[in-house]
Amino acid sequence: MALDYHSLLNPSQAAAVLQTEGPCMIIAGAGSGKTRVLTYRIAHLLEKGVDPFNILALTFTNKAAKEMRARIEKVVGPEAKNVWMGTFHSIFARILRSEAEKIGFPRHFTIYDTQDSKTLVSQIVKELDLDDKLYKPSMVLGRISSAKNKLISVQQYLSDPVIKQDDEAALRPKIGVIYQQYQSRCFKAGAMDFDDLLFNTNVLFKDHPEALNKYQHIFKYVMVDEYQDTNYSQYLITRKLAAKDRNICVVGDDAQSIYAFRGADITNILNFEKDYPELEVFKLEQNYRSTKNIVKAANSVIKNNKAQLRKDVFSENEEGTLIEVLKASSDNEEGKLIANSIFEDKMNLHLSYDHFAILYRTNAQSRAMEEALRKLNIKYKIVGGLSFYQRKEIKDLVAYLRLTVNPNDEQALRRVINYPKRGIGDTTVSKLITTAEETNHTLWEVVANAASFLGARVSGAITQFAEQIKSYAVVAGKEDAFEAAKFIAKNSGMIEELYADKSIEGLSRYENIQELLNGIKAYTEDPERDDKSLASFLQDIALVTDADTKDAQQDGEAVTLMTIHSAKGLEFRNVYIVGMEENLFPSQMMITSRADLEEERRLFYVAITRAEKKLTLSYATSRYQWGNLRSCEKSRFLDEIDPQFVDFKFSAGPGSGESPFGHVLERRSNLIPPAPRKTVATSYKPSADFQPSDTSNLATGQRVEHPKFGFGTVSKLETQAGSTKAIIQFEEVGEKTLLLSFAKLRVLS
DNA sequence: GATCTAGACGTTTTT
DNA sequence: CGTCTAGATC
Repeated sequence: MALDYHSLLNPSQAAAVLQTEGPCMIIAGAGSGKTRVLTYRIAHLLEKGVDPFNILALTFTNKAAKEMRARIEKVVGPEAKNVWMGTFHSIFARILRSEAEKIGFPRHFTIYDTQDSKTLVSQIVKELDLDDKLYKPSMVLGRISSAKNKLISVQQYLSDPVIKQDDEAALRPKIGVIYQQYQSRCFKAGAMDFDDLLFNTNVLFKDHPEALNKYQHIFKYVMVDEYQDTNYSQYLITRKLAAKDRNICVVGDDAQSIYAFRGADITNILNFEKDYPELEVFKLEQNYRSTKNIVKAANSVIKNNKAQLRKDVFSENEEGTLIEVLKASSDNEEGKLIANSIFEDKMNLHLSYDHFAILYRTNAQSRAMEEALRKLNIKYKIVGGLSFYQRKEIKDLVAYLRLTVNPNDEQALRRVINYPKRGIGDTTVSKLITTAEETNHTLWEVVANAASFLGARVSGAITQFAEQIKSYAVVAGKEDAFEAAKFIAKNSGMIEELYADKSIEGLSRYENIQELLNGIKAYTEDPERDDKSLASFLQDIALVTDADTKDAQQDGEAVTLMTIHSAKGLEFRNVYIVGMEENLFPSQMMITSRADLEEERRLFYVAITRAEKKLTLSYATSRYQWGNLRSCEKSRFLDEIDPQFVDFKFSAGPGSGESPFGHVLERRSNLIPPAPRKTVATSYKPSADFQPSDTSNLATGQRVEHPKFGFGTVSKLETQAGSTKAIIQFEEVGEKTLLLSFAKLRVLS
């Protein structure tokens, strides 16, 4: 059965799908069906007889990969399972796993998460006797990370005069030394951080041409989603992989590039055109997701960015309602307004809570929203934030598991060497570390042979600990992940320790351990999984984020709460963007440079274009920050939306909520164009506080006020071709027929 | 070596 | 406001 792409897709989509050979770039506007195109493109390749094992599709999140795989499976069947699909990190972690020995790593290398990396940095800072006020882990790590993303090795870092100068100017001349120490410690521990996964893939491909050749041969067709968010390291990997067959297809939207802070580089798109002059470019400009209003409003915002590719996104959908703007007096009131609005819309329009999403700039903003939603008994789910795997008890057990698989894992070892308590205190651990450094052994080697390094008094406990871990490795070698984890949880004493704690938090910790074990059980019971080992499980969870796991446990309909970053690629019927305030959105740290502000604006663009039918923006005039109240100003972004698409509404202000004078707030003169001069003479003068109302529910008989015609009564409403006309009898100028979508009317009754 | 408490510090965003 | 760390005390 051949698929008829021309009936399934619009002409530009179909063209992009059918162009399978050679390099191609798809510039896809928001909501233009790019996932659809990628899906059918892969389906088409399979249909043409390409082996699924020869297709590599790189996505930005595990979730996107999972979704795409499911969609392809629907079209082409189970063959889809064999397509290489995943994030850069997960795909290349898998490849590094099988090639690890070539670059000197153990096959079961550990993947350090951000927390591990930070801890390691602060340990190094301490050991080097540097000022920890000056060398803050997050700052140092950021510097190291951006170096790695640009493929700057330790040696290059140390010898580059410009970098040296930069660091010295910033009064942090030792960053290079920390970087060096950090890498050597990771290497000794058999560990890689997120950036290393990509960096080392590049090393592998550079130093082992036969390995590169092998993967060039496997990946005959390479596809990259969200190309605007790739960094140099990722760019180079894809370039190398595609060098042989040149069948590379990238999909992206420069207007949605929001990860520059992580090293993403828009110039990758420009580089792409240079690398492949024979390139075919397709533009997808029709938005199928949102109403005309929303698309036009989004365009009016992004227009303010200087750096962008020419693109004209349009919608053929209905006009839709105006964007609502709500003003609240505090973050808590903002929550109330949003919760009420959701409740009303759900009831009036018979919607499901699944249709709603609340988006914010920072995770900390979720709290006020949660409280308000709870008060109205509205179910919600939070994506992101503190992940399950970041909880202390989970990290503890995972550390045992990691240590079992890779005993050199220094961070895991330090985490559990004295948990539960076994009398190995800080001083002993410090002694172990210095011994390891001095004798040039790994920490584990010293621990495993404690008797030959330390006195009998402390070495007893340490040796016992080492024996314990060794026995776990034996179990893990024989049993599957679940049996091994269960054994370790019990034998380590963790279960006992947590069970003994009868406090509420203690109980929840105990339950979390149970949940983790259940998760491992589900993992091993998956019939499609062939590697059920502990090592394989650990590899999986290292790169799984909360956004991916939360999705699985969908129990009942709920409002979604998340950061705008995690909302990328998703869509909802009704979207609320909260916290539209200066210094929050745009963020305080992004308003100093033009490039940063433009990224922030793209982020706003992404947020707006998540909405299908209705978009609501809100801001508060005061907000709690670190426990005390701060006053806030509304965001400059609100003024950037073309006012013809916006409807400003106001809350009653700090009082209780229904003072009729609450509307007496500043008039936004820049938003309401001055009435044209040429008009009918009236004695009517619009009041200074005139604000147009939402007229979507206007009924006949209602009294209204018009800024030009004065007061009047609605005598008739006519709806045709999607637009509503109102015939209004004005007191001074008589009957007028007005189009509701343009008329600025205030409903009085 | 273990436990408690005061104080510092932090909020961008994520693989 | 909440979390994490350092230092004091037992």
